[in-house]
Order: sequence, then C-alpha cells, then structure tokens
Amino acid sequence: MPGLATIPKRRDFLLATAKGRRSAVSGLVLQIVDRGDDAPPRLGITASRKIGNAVSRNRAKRRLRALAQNMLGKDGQQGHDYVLIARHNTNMLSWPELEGALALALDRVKASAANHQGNT
RNA sequence: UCAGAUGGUCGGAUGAUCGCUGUUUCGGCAGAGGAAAGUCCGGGCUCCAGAAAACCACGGUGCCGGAUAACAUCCGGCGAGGGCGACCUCAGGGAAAGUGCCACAGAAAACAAACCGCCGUCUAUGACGGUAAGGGUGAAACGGUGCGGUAAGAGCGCACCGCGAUUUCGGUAACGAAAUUGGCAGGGUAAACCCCACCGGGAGCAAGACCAGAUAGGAACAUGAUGCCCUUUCGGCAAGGGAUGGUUUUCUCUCUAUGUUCGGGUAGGUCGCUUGAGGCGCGAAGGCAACUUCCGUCCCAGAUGAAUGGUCAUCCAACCGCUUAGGCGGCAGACAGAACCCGGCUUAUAGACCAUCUGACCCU
Repeated sequence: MPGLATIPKRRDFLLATAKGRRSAVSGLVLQIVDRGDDAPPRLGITASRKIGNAVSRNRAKRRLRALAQNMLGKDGQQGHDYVLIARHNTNMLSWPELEGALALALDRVKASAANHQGNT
C-alpha cells in the first residue's frame, strides 16, 4: 500500500489533541500520539473554517497531505498517529518553506520526547 | 468610429515528475461547476398501510393562451409605465359585498361639508339663504378645457377629451375598434383584514433496507385484556387500532396489545448510489416560439475525516509601477469544491469571444 493510512474517527482526533505531543510552527501544527501498537503510522489532516472558504480549506488539506506523503511516508514511526492542522498562512508559504516547517516541527517533537524519556 | 440594446459561448494552456478514488480484458480508461453556492420553488425516490372524497382551518398562486412530469419556470400575446430608438420594467383578479387606516397642513379626507370670497334678502360692522367658478392647504378636494348661461354659480346646456353602460365587429381569450347612450356612478390603500377562482397530506438519503456486535427482541408501572362460527390449525364475521392540521364517509389491506418510565448501545459494514423527465448531432418532421415526435450515437465523478491532486518549468491573459511607442519590472490567476438525483429561480463572477439590432458622427 503506497499511501499512508488515514484516521477515520473523530475520537482519535480528539485523543491527539488531548494527549499528543504538539509543535506549532509557521504554516502548520503537528500533533503526534503513540497508540502503543505495531500497526503502520496513520495520518489525519484538519483545516478549520478559520482557513477560509471550502476551496481554501481543500487546497490546504491537499498540500499538507502531499507534504506528509513525501516526508512521513519514509520516516513515520510504527504505532503513531500524526495529525496536521492547517493554519491561516498554509496556502501562502512556498513549498520549500512548508517542507522546512514540517522538518522543524518533527525535530522539536522528537527532542521533547527524548527529554521526556530522559526525565523518567 | 463612438455610445448602447438583446441573445449566446468560454471561463487558463502545455510539458515533466510524485500521488489519490473508481473501474478493468491488468495494457489501460475515467475523475468538480456554470453557478457544484443560497436551500427559495417544483418533481422523482423512501418511510409514515393503499386509494377515493367532503367540510373547516392553514399556506400558496393570481391579465390571457400555450409548453411541461410539475412549478412561483419558460414561450407567445394583451394592458399599464419608461426610453429618440433597439428595448426594458410590472405582486397586472375584485375597492358600486363588508370592516379598517389615511400623519402634518387644511374650513372640510368622504352618510358629507362653507374658512375667506362671490350673489341675494332683511330689522344691516350683523343674521339668514344661494353658490364648489376663485383663494388658500395637501400626495390626493366630488371629472378637465372652452363657449353659452346665471343674481352669483353649478354638466344647468353644448363641443372635444376622460369615465360608465349597451350594441355591433375583430380575436380561442386577455383585449381592441366603432356606434349609440348616461350628465358622471364618484379619493387612495387588497406586499390591511377580506371576497372570488385554482392548487396543496407530512417528514426527509442521518430517508430507508439488510448484516454483525452488545448482560439483549431487558425490567417496572398504568390501561385494556377480545366475543361468535369451527374438534384443532387454517379461515370467516364483529369490536378496536394502524396518516402525522382537525372532523367525517366509503373500499381494500394489516395487527391483537398500547402507552409511559428506568437501564444499556450506536451512528461498524453492505445496499440505497448513479442509465437518467440523461448528454451529444448546425440529423429529419411539426410549431412564430417554449417544446414535441422520430432517427443515430455515447456511457460522461460516485467519495464517506470525504478521491477528483501536490510540486516545478514555459507560455497566455489580467492588475500595479515606469515609459512617447516598442518594451521592462513586480504581483499572482474572477467567483468558487459534487455528497440521492433531476427541472427552475436567486445571488457571486477577473476577463475573452461571437451573432443580431439601435442611435449619433464621417465618407460615398
């Protein structure tokens, strides 16, 4: 299966918001939650009405999905849910800027996870 | 050439690369809009058992004829307004069935009535009577203009215009024309109630059907607990219930419990779900047209945290700035994303193109 699996349930999105580790950068917000199993990584994308009308929301979701297919398709960890949230400037950033933003967010989340494990 | 009117078409293109959904003969093939929008009308479809009908209530429509499955849509007419014109606009039945309302101003806002004025009479700075021609108010004052007439006036009389009635003619009709006649009925408002005619049952694809799962067709309370024929089943008759604005009638069908409360669970999968009042053709026939009939041809999105795309390059337009022009630089692609499906309406829309027509100006 080439693509990433998607998160079908609203419950899992709420779980990611409540318990996931999050990192907000310019252009997007990343949330990662460890499901604690060995299933493949799953992807969810959210674009609220703050982004704009339906056309703008769809465009933001498609750009984030393509971004995730490129970067998380290879590096996604087993058993984790990744949730990407579009922000007001998602459609204004250029493609390299958006790639940099996701890489930065991933690094930040990894760093905080390492700290968390080191402390406990 | 300029200014306009009407109708229609399109609404970024190409390539490279990485992907998604459906389908497949595993090579491929197909994959957002004219409005997909607002959810304002009309239908199909599904459920509320099916159908026919009456009265009341409520809602809608409202010139005439046609088109259509249907409509508040469309087409062709009529009437009334606007525009030099092409053409545009109209919630366009009834105000002599009844009720209500009409601010301010004004004497008076509607069974009529006299503030000023004008005229006449008398017991004369006044009173009584006549008078709607004049003044003034108003959006609107009991037909308008002119001549006659009169004490002054008045449709009091006459001519023309307006209005009503009747007749004739033209038209399927709305309506139009002509003639005769009535001295004039009598303000506006029906997107105020209302009257008249016609139409309308309700909820919606989270409709609805099936499967799986869950202590699982669970528990408590209230009311009613069904009669007759038949050995029993089946079946028949009767009673009651089963439409969802209210009441009622008729026929068919169906059920024998219904209602309330407590506890528990869930929007997991499959179907519905895309072949349809379908698209296309300068196809044929009929019609002024909307449209209808026939022929040929095509299959043209079916997703469900929801596909139909992301990125890059070149071009093409638009916008902004500079420039006499050529051109240069910047920004960045109008409105906007299917969710059961059709027919419309309304609203948003950068810009490009086509056809027909009108009015000016110039030339011949």
